[in-house]
Amino acid sequence: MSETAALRIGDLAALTATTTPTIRYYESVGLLPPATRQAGGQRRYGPDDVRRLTFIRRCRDFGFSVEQVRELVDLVSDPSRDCRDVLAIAESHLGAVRARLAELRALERDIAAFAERCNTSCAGGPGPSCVPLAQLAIAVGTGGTDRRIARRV
Amino acid sequence: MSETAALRIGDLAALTATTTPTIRYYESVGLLPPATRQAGGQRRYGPDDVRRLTFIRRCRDFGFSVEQVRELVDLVSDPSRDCRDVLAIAESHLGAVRARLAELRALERDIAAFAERCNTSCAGGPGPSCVPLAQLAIAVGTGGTDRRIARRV
DNA sequence: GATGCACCTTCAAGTCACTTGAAGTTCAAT
DNA sequence: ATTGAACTTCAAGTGACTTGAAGGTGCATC
Repeated sequence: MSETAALRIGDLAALTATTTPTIRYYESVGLLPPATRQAGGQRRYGPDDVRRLTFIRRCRDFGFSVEQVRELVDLVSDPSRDCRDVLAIAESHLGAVRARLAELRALERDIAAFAERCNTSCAGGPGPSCVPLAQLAIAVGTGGTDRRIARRV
Repeated sequence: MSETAALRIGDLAALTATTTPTIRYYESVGLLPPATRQAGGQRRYGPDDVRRLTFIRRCRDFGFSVEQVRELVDLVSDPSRDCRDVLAIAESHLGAVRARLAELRALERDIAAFAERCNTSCAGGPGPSCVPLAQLAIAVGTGGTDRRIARRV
């Protein structure tokens, strides 16, 4: 698409701080268009590709899922669509980030308290006599109203 | 193991805010011991199982990986092991949580700024004319020193 | 005692966003 | 011409489950 299509996949990866498997993966799931190929079949890239992948990576850095990024990419290249859609996606995302932030802060508080108790009440005893650890298993009762699993901390 | 082994898997799931597939999954990966079975082959559980699963879930809530939880479970049931190991795991984990927290705060800041720009500079235009969106693709240059992908916000 | 139905069983495959590995091909430089 | 890095494809692995198919069990009611 561009006049200079001189970059190898490794160059593109270096320029955009991705890896070559990731680039191929993005192409395979349609986030990147099929690359132009050289005679021997190797992918070659130009400035347009750098821009597009940079955009994608930045969106991923923003925490958008690949699916959301696909939507954003479609949005930004379709003249008939409204920019307010972008704002809507961003704002819904901001809400998710803030919710996650609150969870993570609670997690930090809890685990710091745990470590503190662990430090003061049972430094050095055998495992089963660890009081804070044993306490983790108490106080079931409620039936678990506030599910909050912190995945991939 | 316990005198009363009257709970069905669904009851255990409700008591510990898990799901039945998750319980079977935990059993399959060795986090839970093989359940005692009734005549027809259905799993039956007692208070010990409630305690153990509660412990496991709480650890997961704390953000420990299943592998770490396995270590913790081993730790808490092995009299010969030292409680300080628990503390070490917890503290290394606390570090990870705090690092993640910093990332997430940066993400919140960035995305809020993005939404704000989006709001002020291009409310309502077509997608490709969205200036903030276009700006995401600029300023590559550096080669990406600070990789930070926010997975699963 | 039959019926209904919620709940259970196993196993396989799907999810997400890649990463890792194997086995072979191509490019650029010497 | 030869080396060796970088490329190619495809398949499988990761974590922590979730979802689906196809069928069996437990218990209360009629």
